[in-house]
Amino acid sequence: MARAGLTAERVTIAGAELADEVGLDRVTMSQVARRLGVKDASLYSHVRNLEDLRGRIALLAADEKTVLIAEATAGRAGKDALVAFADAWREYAHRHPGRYTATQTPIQIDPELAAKAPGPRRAVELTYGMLRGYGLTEPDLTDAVRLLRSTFHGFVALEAAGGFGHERSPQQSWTRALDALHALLEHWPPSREGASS
Amino acid sequence: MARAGLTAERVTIAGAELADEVGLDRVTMSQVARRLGVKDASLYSHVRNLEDLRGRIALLAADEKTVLIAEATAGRAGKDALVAFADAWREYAHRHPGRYTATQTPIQIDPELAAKAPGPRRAVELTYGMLRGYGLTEPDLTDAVRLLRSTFHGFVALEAAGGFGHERSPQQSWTRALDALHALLEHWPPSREGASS
DNA sequence: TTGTCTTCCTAGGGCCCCTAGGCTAAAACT
DNA sequence: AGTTTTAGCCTAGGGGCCCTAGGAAGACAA
Repeated sequence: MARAGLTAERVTIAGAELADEVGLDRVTMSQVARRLGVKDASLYSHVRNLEDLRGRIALLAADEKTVLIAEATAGRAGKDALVAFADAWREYAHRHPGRYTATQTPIQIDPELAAKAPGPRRAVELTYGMLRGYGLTEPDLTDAVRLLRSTFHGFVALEAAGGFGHERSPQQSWTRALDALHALLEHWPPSREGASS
Repeated sequence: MARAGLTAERVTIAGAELADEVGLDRVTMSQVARRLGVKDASLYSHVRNLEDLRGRIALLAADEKTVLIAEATAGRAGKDALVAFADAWREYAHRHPGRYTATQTPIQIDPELAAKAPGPRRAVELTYGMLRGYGLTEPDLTDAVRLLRSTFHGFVALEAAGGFGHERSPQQSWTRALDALHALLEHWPPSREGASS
C-alpha cells in the first residue's frame, strides 16, 4: 500500500486548513484523516490525540501571526507601527478564523513542543518594541500592552461573532479605535490612586 | 416511573451550570441528562438539539449579565458608571466562565425565542446610556461603544485564556485600563482623515 | 372510569476518539 | 544484494455522544 507521507506538520496544516474552513470546533480526527486520504487511526502515529493536534494548530497560528506582524511593523515607528501592527493582527484573524481562535485557547500544549516555537515570546517582544516610541515605563508599559492586546482581540472576536450591527462598518470603527488608542498612548494618564473624576 | 419535572428552563440552567464547571464545549446532552437524573433522549422533548441548548444558554447568560450591569450602573454617571459597568461585566465573566463564552458564540438562535429575550437590546441601551455623559455624538458614539465592548471582552477573554503573565496582577492592569478609557472618552480625538501624527 | 396529552423510557443507527495488534514499504546494515 | 530493523498505515473493536422512532405510564379532564 503506497504511503501517504504523513508527518506531524502535514497533519497540523491539514487541521489548520480545516479549522479555517469549518471552524476550530469542527476539526475532528476523522475529517483531518479524510482530507489526507488516510484512516483516522493512522494519525495517531504523528499526533498524540485531538487535544495535541489543537495545540499544534495553535502554535502554528501563533508563529504565522507573529511573522506577519513582524513584517508589517518592520521599519515603522509611532502611529505607523501601531496601525501596521493592529491591521496585521486583524487581517490574520479575518484570513484564518479557525487558526486565530486556536491561538486563544487556554494553552494546554506539550511543553517540549512549545519550547521550540518562537511565536509567543517573539510576539511579546514585538508588542513592547512597538510601544517603545511612546516613552512609557513599567508598569505602565505592561498595562498598555495588555490594553492593546485586549482591544485588538476583543474587536476581531466581536466582529467574528457578529457582535456589530450593520449600521456602521466595522472598518470605520476600527480606524477610529486606532486613532483613539494612539492618542491615548501619547497622553497616557498618570497613575493616581484615589482620584475618581 | 416518577417524573423528573423537566422543562426547557431547567434543562438550560443545568446546561449553564455544567458550562461554568467544565467549559461550554464540554456541555453535552448526555452530561446534562445525567445531571438531571434522566436519559439523554428525554431532553429532546424540551430542547430541539444541542445547538438549541447552547443558544438558550447564551440567551440566559446575556440576560443575567445585562441585569447585573443594569443594577451596578443604576444611579451612577461618568467614571463611576464606566467602572461599575466594566466591573460588573468582568465579574460576570469570572463567576460564570461557561455562560460568558456562550454569549460570545455567533448567534444561531431560534428567532422566535430570541425575540422574547430582552438581554441584547437592553444591553445596547445600557451601554449608550452610560456614555451619555461624555457628550459624544454619532458616529463617534457607536465607535466608542464598540471600542469599550472590544476592550472589556478582550480583556476577560485573554484573562480566561491565561494570556497574561504573572509579573503584574490583571486587576491592576484592569484598573489602569479603565482610567485610560475614561480619559480617552473625555478627550475623544476629533475625526481627521489623513493625519498621521 | 375513560380518553387524551405529555413525559420519560428503551432501542438503535451513525459519527467520533482512541487503543491494540498486524502487515508491509522504506531505510539501515552487512 | 540480502537481511534486519524501523516506521507508516492498516483493520478490528470498545466506548461516548447526538438524535430519531416508537412504547409505557403518570397527569389531567370529562
